[in-house]
Amino acid sequence: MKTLPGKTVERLSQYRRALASTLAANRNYVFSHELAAMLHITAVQVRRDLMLIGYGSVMRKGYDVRELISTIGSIIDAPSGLNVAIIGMGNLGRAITGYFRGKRTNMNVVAAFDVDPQKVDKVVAGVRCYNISQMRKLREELDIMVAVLAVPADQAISTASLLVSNGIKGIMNFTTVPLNVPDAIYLEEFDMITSIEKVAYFVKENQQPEG
Amino acid sequence: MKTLPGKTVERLSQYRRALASTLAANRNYVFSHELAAMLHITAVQVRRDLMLIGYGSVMRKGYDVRELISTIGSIIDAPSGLNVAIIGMGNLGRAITGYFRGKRTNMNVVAAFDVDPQKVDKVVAGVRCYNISQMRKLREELDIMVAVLAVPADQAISTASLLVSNGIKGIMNFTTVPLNVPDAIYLEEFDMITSIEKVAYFVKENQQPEG
DNA sequence: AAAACATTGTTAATTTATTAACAAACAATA
DNA sequence: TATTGTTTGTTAATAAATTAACAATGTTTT
Repeated sequence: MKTLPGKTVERLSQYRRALASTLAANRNYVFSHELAAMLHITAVQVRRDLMLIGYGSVMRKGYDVRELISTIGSIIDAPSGLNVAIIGMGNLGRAITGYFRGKRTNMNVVAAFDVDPQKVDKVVAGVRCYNISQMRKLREELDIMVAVLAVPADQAISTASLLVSNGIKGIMNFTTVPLNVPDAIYLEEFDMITSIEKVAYFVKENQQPEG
Repeated sequence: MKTLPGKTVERLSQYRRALASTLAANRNYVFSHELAAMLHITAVQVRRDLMLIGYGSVMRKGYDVRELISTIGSIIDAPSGLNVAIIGMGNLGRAITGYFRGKRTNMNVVAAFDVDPQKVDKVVAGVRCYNISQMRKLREELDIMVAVLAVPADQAISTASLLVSNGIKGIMNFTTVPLNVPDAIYLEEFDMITSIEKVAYFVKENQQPEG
């Protein structure tokens, strides 16, 4: 299958979670407009996304929830699960680690890393924290593919290059520092300050309409 | 001025921060390609964004850093600053609060809220935590416009409607629950699990090229 | 069983975002 | 002072994402 648009991948992840709650509510079928309502998007968008993954509904009375969950899994999940490490066990690192707990995903948080001896060897939400100096060894041993970067801004760049040189394949960057990585490494960035400033801007614009 | 595209607003926020560090490095002018390099985007993108905010460089030897910082401010900032509250003082709430410390932004985190008596009245990174029951009173008193929602998933919807009914104008939603708010309220959502799953997907795709 | 309705899958149209192309405005150099 | 080189601002082209339109398929109602 051709690689999907990023936006579609994001929505597939969200469809799957919405479908899980649908199932928990004892519904076995959903219509595109119901799924759309749960995510507050349009039904066309849903149908288009499902078209892209080639999912054909068997009946005309909605999608089979279980089947769709598993189809989405077969598209977006790595066949044998995918191991993730959290880099930086400050508040953000711990928050992210906690998010995974209980969530049914194909990803496993197998390790956390920090430089602070106070944090090393502690276990948070079932995840053990190692000294960052053990990265190389553990990256390989635990087959860690993706790193979630949650270190202080001034350590972002050096830590990122450590990740790269140790064979990480994808980085989710939560620092406010834009990173530069080789093309072969997939990089996704999220900047909290920027996104809150964006909210502030549009609030301001709404307040002074046509101002 | 016409309302800017969301993507442009995001970049303006990042230009400003990059410019601040440029200034700290004693550079008074920057070229579009330099600014672009800092954010790892193209120079055309930079020039286009600046065109949209109507910023004309005085000289042909780059943009005046100070002037550009203040121009960006005049566009994206609210004239008299904008007050923000963090809702939910768990790990994520504390992380976000910490992010603001020291950052030069036009936004002030003026309060945090939680239901946990253990957290109420504590001060984190200079921000005091109040009981959520005081929302109505403090929302008004402190003129809080934007809320950053960082509560557990099962409290997301009820807390959001509390925010709405108390007069909040913008919400940055960090829970994994899609929210439904009136049109007049600006809503931005960020789902950590989804974005990490996205990284995982593209890593997988890169691993098995044309697979 | 015919008519009316609901839902899907897909193509086409539209909108939004990015990238390319290039004339104009200097500055530096010969 | 002419020539060469840089950088900008903007228009045009391309690409990506969303939305609209609608035929096809089946279900429900009369």
